[in-house]
Amino acid sequence: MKYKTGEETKMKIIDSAFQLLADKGYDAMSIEDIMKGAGKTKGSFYVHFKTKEELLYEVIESRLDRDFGHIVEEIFKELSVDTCNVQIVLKRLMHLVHTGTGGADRELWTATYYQMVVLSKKIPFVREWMLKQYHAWVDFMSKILTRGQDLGQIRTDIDVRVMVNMLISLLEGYELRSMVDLDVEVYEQIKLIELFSTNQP
Amino acid sequence: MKYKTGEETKMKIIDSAFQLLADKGYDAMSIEDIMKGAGKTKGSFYVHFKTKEELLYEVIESRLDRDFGHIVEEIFKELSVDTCNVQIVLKRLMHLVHTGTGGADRELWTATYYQMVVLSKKIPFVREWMLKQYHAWVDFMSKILTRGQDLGQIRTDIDVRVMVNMLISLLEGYELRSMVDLDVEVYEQIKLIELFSTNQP
Amino acid sequence: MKYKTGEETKMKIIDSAFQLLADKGYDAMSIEDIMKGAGKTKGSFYVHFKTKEELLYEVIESRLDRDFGHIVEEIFKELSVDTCNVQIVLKRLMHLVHTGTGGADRELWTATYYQMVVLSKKIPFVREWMLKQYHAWVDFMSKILTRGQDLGQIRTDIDVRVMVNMLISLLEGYELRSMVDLDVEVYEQIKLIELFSTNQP
Amino acid sequence: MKYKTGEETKMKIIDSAFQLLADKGYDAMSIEDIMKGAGKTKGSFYVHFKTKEELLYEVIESRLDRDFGHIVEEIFKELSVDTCNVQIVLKRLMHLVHTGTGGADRELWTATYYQMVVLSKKIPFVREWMLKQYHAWVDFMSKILTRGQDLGQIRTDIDVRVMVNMLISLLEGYELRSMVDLDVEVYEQIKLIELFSTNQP
DNA sequence: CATGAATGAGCTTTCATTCAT
DNA sequence: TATGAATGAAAGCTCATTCAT
Repeated sequence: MKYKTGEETKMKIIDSAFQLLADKGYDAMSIEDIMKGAGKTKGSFYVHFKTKEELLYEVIESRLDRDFGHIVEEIFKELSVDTCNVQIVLKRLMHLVHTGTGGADRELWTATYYQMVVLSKKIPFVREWMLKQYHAWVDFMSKILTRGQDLGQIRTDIDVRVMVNMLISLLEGYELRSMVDLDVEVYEQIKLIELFSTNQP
Repeated sequence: MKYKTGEETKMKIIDSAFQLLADKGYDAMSIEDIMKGAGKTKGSFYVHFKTKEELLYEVIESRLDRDFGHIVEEIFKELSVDTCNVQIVLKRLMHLVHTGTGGADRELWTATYYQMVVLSKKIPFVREWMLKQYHAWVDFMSKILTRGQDLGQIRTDIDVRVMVNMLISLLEGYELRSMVDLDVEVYEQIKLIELFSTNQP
Repeated sequence: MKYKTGEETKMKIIDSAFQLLADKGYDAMSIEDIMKGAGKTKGSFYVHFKTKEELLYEVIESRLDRDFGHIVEEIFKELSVDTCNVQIVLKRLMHLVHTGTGGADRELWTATYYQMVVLSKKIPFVREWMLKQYHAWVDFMSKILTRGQDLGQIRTDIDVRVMVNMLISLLEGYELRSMVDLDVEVYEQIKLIELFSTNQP
Repeated sequence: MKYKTGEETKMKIIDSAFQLLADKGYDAMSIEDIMKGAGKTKGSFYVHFKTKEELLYEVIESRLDRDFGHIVEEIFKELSVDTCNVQIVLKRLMHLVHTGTGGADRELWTATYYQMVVLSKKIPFVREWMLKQYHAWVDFMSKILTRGQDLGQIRTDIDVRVMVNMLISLLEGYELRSMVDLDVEVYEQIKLIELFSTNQP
């Protein structure tokens, strides 16, 4: 079939762009590359997107946002149980981040993420999205830690905001490093969770 | 003056490139941009460098390597004193990283650093430099923490390697975040140092 | 009309390149020149060819190879007639070479040919094409002379291979010289054919 | 010694240029290449020559002209002997052309020669030199053949001018071919000399 | 005489984007 | 919707030439 529904092709383009964004970066991926990956030709790109930047915007919206949403949802479900162990929930969260939700493309996700950090200097809406994202993470993890304190499982002598920032930075720091150094052991971070817990081993 | 010594112009080019690398990234900075920043014309770039990549190499060598060397030197001096307080030394280290040595261009340094992470996927020698750099940091900090354990100031119930990795990742995570979110409070990380110390407040 | 079929434009580019190759040589003809000759802008060159070398390849394929094919075909037709006079066939062959088939662009053909000799030192496939071409000529002319011997019209006391090489070299030598000296009388070569014949005048 | 006499350096430059001209052609050889071959740096080229074309001019004058002069001189000496055998003199001439005088750089000579044919379309004085050279060859060989006719050793039923042109073209044709096809047997040409002789074997 | 820094024009090539079909 | 020819700007790089030292 030569003529597909717009949505179907659009999705293929976004998939292809996501892949290439991670692999080569925004500047280095050409429209032609993207469309080759989508099984269509260069010209028809502009049927679906006005510009290359608009595509980036939609990649962010439909791929990156979605993944975060899934994680939040899943974790909150676990957290709502009365007998939950916050330490275990946090470990599970880390696991989710490191493996991705669908599981398929975690490596892509990480690479893309750092491409975005770099892009945030050049493209304003990327920066805005990143900020929004950070704040969402801070909110999200604050809720988890506060719930932990309420349950008496998390220390109260350190400010929640500080603990949250530390956890997020540690998470990102390990991710960043794993991009370069494949031998790094990301699960070491669990130690920090333990240090924040009241019942230390 | 139209004619300067090679070394002088070369330095100007490296300065200009360092600035632009941080601002726009490797792909987005053009030779013409760089030379405009250096006050010379495009053609004369190739009097000093064979290719754009060679320039990148020299930027890394002369700018990034040097800064790390300075920090190491300074910290080791403090550490060799018999009555040194490792917790304070570590805090001072963090301060140095966050402000830079010359102090002038810390912000550039951080931005450049993340450009390099992204570049490491594309340019092999960048990846190699990053790895070398990571290992140098791990070695360096391991020595500090081990000295701290010897002096009875650092916990011995957590593996030194794990503590080191956590500290480095935290450092990088905060740096990364500060690129996007200027409000982030990098000195919060000190808390982790305290958690690693024996005499907790 | 701004938009033509690919094949049409491609042919125009090849024509223009063929002309310029003869006039200025491979290095001296720029893509911009070529496209100006084809009535298009520089950028669209790469819609039709991947590189400048690929264009050269196609010029050779579509222009030079074809002309030789035409000559061979025509001569063999004449040769198959039982009452053919090989001496006359050879003279006709020389005429064809010197005037070209289409007749239009013999001068271009010769000039291009010598450009190719020079290029053969730099571009491997050109050298390979030249060698192939030489061998094809030797084969072709060997057949003619052998037929002449069979018909008792060509001397048998000189090796066919030697006669062939002499004829080809003479042909090329005259062509070469006519590039510089327009007064040279190429038809003098007929004398050699007579010297190879049994019925000398 | 950093400072040499002008002539010495000039000669080195001409030598280097001659080599490169044969190897890569006029356009493809850069001033920097030439001067590297001469053991000096780019800038000092212009102490000795006003432009690249002037260098070409001097290469022609001092290298190509000279070699021809040597051959003429040597052959005339042999020819002046009363008992000379013109057929043998001609064979010796061919040998000289194919091996060069100094013997060292015949291959360079041939390659350069064809570079010149190509250049003659672009640079007027090259064309003029080539024409002058052709005429000198025609004159030179006419004298040889006429002497042969006087001695009763060369046929008189073919016009001297025609025989001369054929010999020269054959010579050039074989040279040209030997540039591409190293297996070609240049001494086959001797056959033509025999065909021009009265005492055929 | 020699050096090498500097220049500017020109090269091949890439690419986001437009548009007739 | 899809195609691919066309565009023009910009990229990295080369090179003949100039000139202060």
